[in-house]
Amino acid sequence: MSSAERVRSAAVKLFATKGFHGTGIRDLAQEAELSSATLYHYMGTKEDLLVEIMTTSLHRLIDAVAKATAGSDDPVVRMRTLVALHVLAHAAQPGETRVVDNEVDALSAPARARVVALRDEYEQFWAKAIEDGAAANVFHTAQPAVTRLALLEMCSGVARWYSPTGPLKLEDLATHYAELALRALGHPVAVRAHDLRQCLEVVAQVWDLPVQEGF
Amino acid sequence: MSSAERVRSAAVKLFATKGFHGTGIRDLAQEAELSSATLYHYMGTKEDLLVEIMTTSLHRLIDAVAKATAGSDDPVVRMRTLVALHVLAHAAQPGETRVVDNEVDALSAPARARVVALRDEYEQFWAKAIEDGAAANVFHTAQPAVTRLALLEMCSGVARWYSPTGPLKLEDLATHYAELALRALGHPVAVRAHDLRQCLEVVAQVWDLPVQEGF
Amino acid sequence: MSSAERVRSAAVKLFATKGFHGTGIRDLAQEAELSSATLYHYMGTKEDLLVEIMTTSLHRLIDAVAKATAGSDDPVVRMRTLVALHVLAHAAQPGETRVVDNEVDALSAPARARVVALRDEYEQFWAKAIEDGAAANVFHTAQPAVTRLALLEMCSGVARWYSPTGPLKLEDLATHYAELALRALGHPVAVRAHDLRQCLEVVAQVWDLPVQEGF
Amino acid sequence: MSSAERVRSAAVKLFATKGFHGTGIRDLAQEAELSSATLYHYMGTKEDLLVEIMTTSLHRLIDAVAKATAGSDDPVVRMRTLVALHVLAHAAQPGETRVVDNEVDALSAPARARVVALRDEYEQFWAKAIEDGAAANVFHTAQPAVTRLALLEMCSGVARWYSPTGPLKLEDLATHYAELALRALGHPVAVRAHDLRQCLEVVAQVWDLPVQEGF
DNA sequence: GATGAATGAGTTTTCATTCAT
DNA sequence: TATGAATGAAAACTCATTCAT
Repeated sequence: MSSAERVRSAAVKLFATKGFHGTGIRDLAQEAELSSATLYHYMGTKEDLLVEIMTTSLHRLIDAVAKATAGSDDPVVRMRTLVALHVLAHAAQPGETRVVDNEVDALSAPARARVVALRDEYEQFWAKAIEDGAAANVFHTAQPAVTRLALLEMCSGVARWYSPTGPLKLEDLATHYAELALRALGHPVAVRAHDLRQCLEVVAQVWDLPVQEGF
Repeated sequence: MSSAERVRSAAVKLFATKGFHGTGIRDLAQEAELSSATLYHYMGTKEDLLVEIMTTSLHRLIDAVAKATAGSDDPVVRMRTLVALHVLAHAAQPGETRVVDNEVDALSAPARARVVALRDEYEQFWAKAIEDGAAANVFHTAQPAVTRLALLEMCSGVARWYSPTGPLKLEDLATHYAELALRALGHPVAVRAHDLRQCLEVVAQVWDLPVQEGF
Repeated sequence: MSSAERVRSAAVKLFATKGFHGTGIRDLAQEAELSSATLYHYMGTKEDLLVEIMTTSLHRLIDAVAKATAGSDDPVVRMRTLVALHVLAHAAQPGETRVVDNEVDALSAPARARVVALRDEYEQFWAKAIEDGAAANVFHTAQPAVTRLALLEMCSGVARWYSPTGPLKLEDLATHYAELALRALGHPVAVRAHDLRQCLEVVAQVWDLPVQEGF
Repeated sequence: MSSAERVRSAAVKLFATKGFHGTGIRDLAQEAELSSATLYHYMGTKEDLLVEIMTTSLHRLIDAVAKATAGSDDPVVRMRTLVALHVLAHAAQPGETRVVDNEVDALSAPARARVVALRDEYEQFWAKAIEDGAAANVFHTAQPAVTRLALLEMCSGVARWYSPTGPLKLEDLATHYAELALRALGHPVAVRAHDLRQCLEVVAQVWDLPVQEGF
């Protein structure tokens, strides 16, 4: 792993576990096994590093859902895909996703605006799927916006506790959450692991992970 | 409001919005309209303040669910109650609850152990209700533990966005989430605001809020 | 013990063991079992308290040696008496004497000048006795001033380690030191406890201690 | 002089004159002509600095007496050497030695234990010499332990007042104290400067001082 | 690329002291 | 006599960052 990569992954790890404000430059240097002065060869300011992590993570999420939902008109299929991708991303990349989800407040106003715009762009995929499903009478929810937020939070939580070394396989995790979401949307159908195969592939591709069950 | 109260509410507000590490003693002093030295009349260390906020908040949650579920054997009713109380608490006290949910990592090891123990005690009410419902065949979930975590995260998210001045009334919010949760548990029944009246009362009592629709 | 006395004895104890700068107002308050605000009823500033302790201690020493050596022309007797008194005072009042010996540097310039003047006044008794003994050819020392300092330091050290509950009785301690001093001055004569009886009485009187072997 | 050396010598000077608690970080920075932040490049905490000063000083004393007394069986010669070395060290390095002698109470418990152990190791040389002399009937003292403490204090006092620019030469100082000590031990023999030549050399070597009369 | 040295501004916390009650 | 409340100044120490090498 190059020094640049070490810096980035140290930042992801520490920002995720200790928070942006809880992580010092010296912590980063120690984790990356570099001097703190050397850090500045690979990053701008500490905030630049945070922004970079957040934007690449969000861009990847957006890429992934764009790819995986392209060409699908069925809101149920799209919803299933969105949930699966979100959960897989949070389970496979808990560091980056926790940073995105928890450290928005640490950003300065202009950087925050850019990040929030990306997050909104991403959430639009969810909003659209829910709306379409409601219009098609396959989803039943009195408060589509509230439901969207509820489901997003539900899925994001995975990054807080999922362990790839635990008994639960990634595909079963994704399957389970997809089912929870569809049930909550009033469309209680069984989801099979097979339905989510494409999602695993997209995640592997976008995040450059080895294609295997547990990444 | 006394100085001691001002310190506490300043801490809740700032820890919730800027995070523990993102909040300086000077920020607290300014928000509480006291000198930073005076702050130390009313608190021990900054961490003591955080611990106090977390433990009282968790004790209240535990009190509330203990009160509201006492004497109810029906897992569906208990689950409905747990969800409603959780959502109401997070909507009515977004500051305290966000601090509890997000700042556990900021605690030193011994304090964290105590807080986590309280949180586990609280989550046991959820675990029990889900187990009982599954045993009684009214809930259907292949992964009860995962489902519990998913639902808890879903409900906690409310503290991030709910606004009491928005169009959504507290009782409708609680109703909606209760329905989402019961659906996700495979028990899709309608929930009426009337069913949750007691929850509103318990919340008002435990958090010492004015008894009215929007607190 | 009155509050005023508690303040003073707390200060003596803490200044002696932790030093003036190492002792905080709150430490004093705790030791005296008073609030820190109440302390200020009984003292001026912290430095005033230190000055008071030092000056009363030095005045007592001066009183004691003036009393005990009055009317004695024999330099050997006077020296024996000075050593015994110094050692007894340091053994019986280790707190006050350690403060006098160690905290002079903590005083502001004007206060230091006053304290040093008192100390010099006291040391004059020693200087005079040594000079007289040298003139009378009973003491033999090439460097009277150096010898005076050496003997003073030797005797002051008692306050650092003597314990009244240990095996060594006060009168034996004084006897031993008197002999060491006379030997060092080239006048090696035996000193008997009986010779120092008056010293014990003077010390008991000046420091208001119960007249008994161990005070 | 390097920055690191400037920090150390500033600390020795200020800890010796104002005490550990009486010396602030800003005082050290000013004396060392560095910013207070830069200080922390060269030291750990303020206490680490104190510990380092004390331990190196004690190690040097131990080295010096080990070297100078090696191969000497005569208790009188050893005692003479111990006194001379102690006095020379305190006269030539009054800063370090005063810190060792006066600031032990400023240490935290674990650091204090280590320092006291070193001091005890050093004092064993004195204890042994006195015991051996008493056994050989060349020293006469009823209380060997008390005598040891008395002589140590007597010699340490030199650091409080000796000035290398004054009229008293180092070798005369050492000679005088050696004589005082031997007299106090009941072995009143003349000591000649020539007897202590080796001591001056050892001190010059161990403390890395220029070999000349006044260092 | 990499780093030791350096620092101004910042951190949390404690200081001695005052004062209204 | 006694104290809780209050504070400006200072304490020790860390911060993110720069720069000469």
